Amino acid sequence: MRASLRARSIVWNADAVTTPPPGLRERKKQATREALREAALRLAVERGPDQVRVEDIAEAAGVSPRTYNNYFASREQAIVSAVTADREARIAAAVAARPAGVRLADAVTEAVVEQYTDTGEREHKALLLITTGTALRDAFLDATAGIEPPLTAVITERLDHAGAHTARVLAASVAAAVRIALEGWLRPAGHTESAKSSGAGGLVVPSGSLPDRLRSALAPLAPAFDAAERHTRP
Amino acid sequence: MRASLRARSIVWNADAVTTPPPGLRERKKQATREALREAALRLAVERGPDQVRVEDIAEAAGVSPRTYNNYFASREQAIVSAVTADREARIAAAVAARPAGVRLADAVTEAVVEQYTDTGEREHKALLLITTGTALRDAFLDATAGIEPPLTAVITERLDHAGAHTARVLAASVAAAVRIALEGWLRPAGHTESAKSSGAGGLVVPSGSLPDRLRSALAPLAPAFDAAERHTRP
DNA sequence: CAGGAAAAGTGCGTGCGCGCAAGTTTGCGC
DNA sequence: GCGCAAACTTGCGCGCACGCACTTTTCCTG
Repeated sequence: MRASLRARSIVWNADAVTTPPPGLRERKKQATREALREAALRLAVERGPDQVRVEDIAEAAGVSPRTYNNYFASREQAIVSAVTADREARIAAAVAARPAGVRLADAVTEAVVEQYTDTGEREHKALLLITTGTALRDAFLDATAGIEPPLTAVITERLDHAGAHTARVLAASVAAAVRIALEGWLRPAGHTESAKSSGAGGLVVPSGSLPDRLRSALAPLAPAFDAAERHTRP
Repeated sequence: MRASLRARSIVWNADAVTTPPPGLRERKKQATREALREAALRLAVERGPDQVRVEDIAEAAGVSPRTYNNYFASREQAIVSAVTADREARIAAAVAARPAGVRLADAVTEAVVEQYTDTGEREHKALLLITTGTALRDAFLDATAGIEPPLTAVITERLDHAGAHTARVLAASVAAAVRIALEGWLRPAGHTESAKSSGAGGLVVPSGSLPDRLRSALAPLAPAFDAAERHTRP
């Protein structure tokens, strides 16, 4: 089983004017976090992912091993966070960027697809690394849960702060759908295990592209979004 | 060796669909699992939850510590599973039990509420234990993800095996919604941390009953269910 | 600007998750 | 029955997550 652990990262208010006081303290903290991220990813790429101990990461980042896991609960989380770090905020920002006239469902879908399709040079290399191992893959999938809080924020805003808990549920559903899409995407081969009691026809799409998978995973949720925004704006 | 067990003497065949052959091997496995579950819960109730080591649980169940975590990945998981063990299957069964005519959304909602409301004598006592600690609470919340596979199965069936992946997304969304409901339910006090960027009025319902929370968390998903079954049966 | 409180970093010890390589049991075909 | 292959268990060992107590840094306030 996968143990999901809640790592709380500070999400800055994206639409606010500017960060009032940067705070020297917070600066160093983020610097350390970034140093750990980069060190973890770099070492994982250089040697195998399994040939990296926390001690190595901590040393490369210039902190003690104990400090390391004040930031990350697991080795995998550190490596993965290097590639999923800001996706959360970027998705939320992308949703907020859409004009207020468009369907919420479309805004969210496009924002998600956009952020997962835009593979930066380094990200693509990292994804190759992640795909190789089970541990890293699970960590990567668990990381998708991180989009829930910022998504909740923007959706709540679009819904005029009316159905606050509705926004929460919708955001969580989106996170779940994205997770499913990614799950299916990075296991084209093997794994007949998932048959379970799904019944007869395993008629699943062989292996669509990631954007296609994301869209078709989010599509079933569209009616829920429509109903939600219809409810707030009759 | 030659046990006098005829395959037909099994009384507690709970599975709705297929029960191929019970298999003596699988029997002992489930027996061990159950022994570990019960031992974990009992010890956790007797002493504090933090005063129980895996070694104790394993000893109480009559296996080695190493065997213990061939079954459970964490101490908390073992304890929690004693109370969430069959809920998954029970929810799926409850959905399947509803007449085929009713709205899928209603069937699912009622099934979920029913299974979480029906507090067995022992369950209620266990929940008190779980509420006390953060670790157990998280494990309990994580366990809600377990309802996804069986829910996927029944929903797929109701949808005439058409939108297989739609069923998957809906099931995952339900799991997420249930999780949210439980989350809010077991933290009526404290935790001002969740303020985040939710904006102005924190106008949330003070602390509704669990059934109410479940219903209102599942409500936003109803349109998605309606659309799904409308799509398969025009 | 001084002093003290809050927060971040660090050393240390304990229990745990899990891979590995035996040993033991279960199941099945001859 | 016989024996083989697969599945399950177990001892061993390594690294890691994390609580606790303590030092160092940062921030606030009189």
